[in-house]
Amino acid sequence: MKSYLRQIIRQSLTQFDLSEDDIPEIQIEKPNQPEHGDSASNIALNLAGVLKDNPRNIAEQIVENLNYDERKVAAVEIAGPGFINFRYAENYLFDELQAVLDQEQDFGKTTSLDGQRILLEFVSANPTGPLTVGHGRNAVLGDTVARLLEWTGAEVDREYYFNNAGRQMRKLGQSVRTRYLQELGQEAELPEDGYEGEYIRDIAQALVEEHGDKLVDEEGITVFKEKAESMIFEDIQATLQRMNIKMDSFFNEQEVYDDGSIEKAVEAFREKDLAYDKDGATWFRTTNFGKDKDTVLIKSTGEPTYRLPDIAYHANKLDRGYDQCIDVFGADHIDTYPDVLSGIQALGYDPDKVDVVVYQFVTIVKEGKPFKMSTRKANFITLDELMDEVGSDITRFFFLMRSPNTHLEFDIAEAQAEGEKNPVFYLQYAHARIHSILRKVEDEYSFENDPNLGLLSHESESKLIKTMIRFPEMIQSAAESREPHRLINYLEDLASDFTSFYHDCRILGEDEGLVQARTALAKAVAQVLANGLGILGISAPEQM
RNA sequence: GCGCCCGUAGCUCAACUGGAUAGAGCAACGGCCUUCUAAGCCGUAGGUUACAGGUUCGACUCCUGUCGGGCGUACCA
Repeated sequence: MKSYLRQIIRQSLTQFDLSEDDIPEIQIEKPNQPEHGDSASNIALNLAGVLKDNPRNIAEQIVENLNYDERKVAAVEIAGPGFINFRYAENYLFDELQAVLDQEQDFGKTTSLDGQRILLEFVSANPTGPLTVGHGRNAVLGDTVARLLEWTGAEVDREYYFNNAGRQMRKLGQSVRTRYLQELGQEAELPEDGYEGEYIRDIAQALVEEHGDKLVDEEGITVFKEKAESMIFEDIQATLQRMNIKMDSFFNEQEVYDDGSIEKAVEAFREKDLAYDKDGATWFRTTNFGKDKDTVLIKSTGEPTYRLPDIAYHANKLDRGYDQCIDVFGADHIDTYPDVLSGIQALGYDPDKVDVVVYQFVTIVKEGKPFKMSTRKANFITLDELMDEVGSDITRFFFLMRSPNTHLEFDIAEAQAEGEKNPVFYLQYAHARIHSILRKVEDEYSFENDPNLGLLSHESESKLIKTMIRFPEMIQSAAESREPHRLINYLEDLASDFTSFYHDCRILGEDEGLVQARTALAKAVAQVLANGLGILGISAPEQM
């Protein structure tokens, strides 16, 4: 509908003798007040400056020349300072309802990103320990944005980037070795800043089972590190799977060292005078890109900082032919992002092809108190523990229900509450309730002809249909803004409109024609709820 | 100090990216189950959108400043 209205307005605007550049974007919005119609455009207000005329006059001229299909639009009014308000025709609602019924599990899909290949990088936790709730927000956000983009036509690959070579991993290996020796009754102490988590002992135990005491004299840490890495990755993948997340690829940072792209990048920077040596280190002129300070690319020890492989990695992604690369990361990494953009730009890539989703931190609230966490110190709550407490559906929902850009308070008590306090159940309950009705209808009736949707004339019915058919637009906007919480807000509206309908209009026991029409409506709503919950990665039970 | 993000009902958060009278949930108060799931519905109350200016037809949204909170600000990742 939005695009239809845009199109007829654009048609009408040809009367004004405006150049393309003078025409502002034609915005179509859903007014807050129902008496302002079903859709409204502020185009006349936006044109007032360009045309040097008062907005109401402009609106009148636009409406005068507006050719619209009466099967779609019932009325056009000018209101307030110059808004153009549209009322939908009843037939339009019925046509759209029919479309929902026809398209079923595909209703809501759009083609705006058809043919686009997108690489979405997320989670990307190094294999030093189990995933924590912080990674959880990352994982769920990334996966859901991927699903949204898929619904708008894109082909999305999910990639996990990791580093198994750095200082952290050495500490991990040393920590495992210590625990291994302790398991065998030997004196050993954790290194400074070693990992204290219980899972380190599990890894050590596995090594004892596998090798007995044969590793006691092992001076190097490679065996310990490798065992740790493989066990931790197994664990991470199991956790992700529990949340309905499946990565398409894992990219080891080591690759960009091995294939020489790191050296190549540095050389390219040097050629463009964007890199120089100072104090034994190699620096990147980030000041050329508007930063206060230059940044070290290679330390005086000869080891690159993480920025350099990061840049090479992004170049690698674009080399693989993706139209767009999206990274999901926490607010604590925000500073490196501009450097990566500068880096790939310097290498001749289009920085517009790289986009980020930044999310703020998660605070777990347990028994009314915030819970502070650190992976190394092991006083964290793992994602698995969180799911043990509240399950995967609620975990996903809570991570998604707020805008990524605000701090998230995850109240375990609220999440555990059955029903009343818990918003997840509200959506699932509406879905289950519809299926309960559908089961009863199936038992009691058998319809021979198509439903007469024209019988749906109750106010609650129209409202419900109007909300329902906004679904594709919602997906579109949630995907474009990479903000899944919009979809959640929408689904709550839809569920709420359905329950109002449920209370106002009975289905069973009415005239057979009405039973059939309302059943069709209910079925369509269930379909949209199921589609929406599916995008969120949350189950839509038919019975509760 | 500097940079990024945030400040909206008692609490947790929305507000379609500048639109018309700022909305939900929880908490509080009142009402609704002999008919499709009361995990629900209806109603009442709750606001100077942190504060002060500015931009314009119009500001929670943009700009400047102040206050408060978070995260960065390493030759750590």
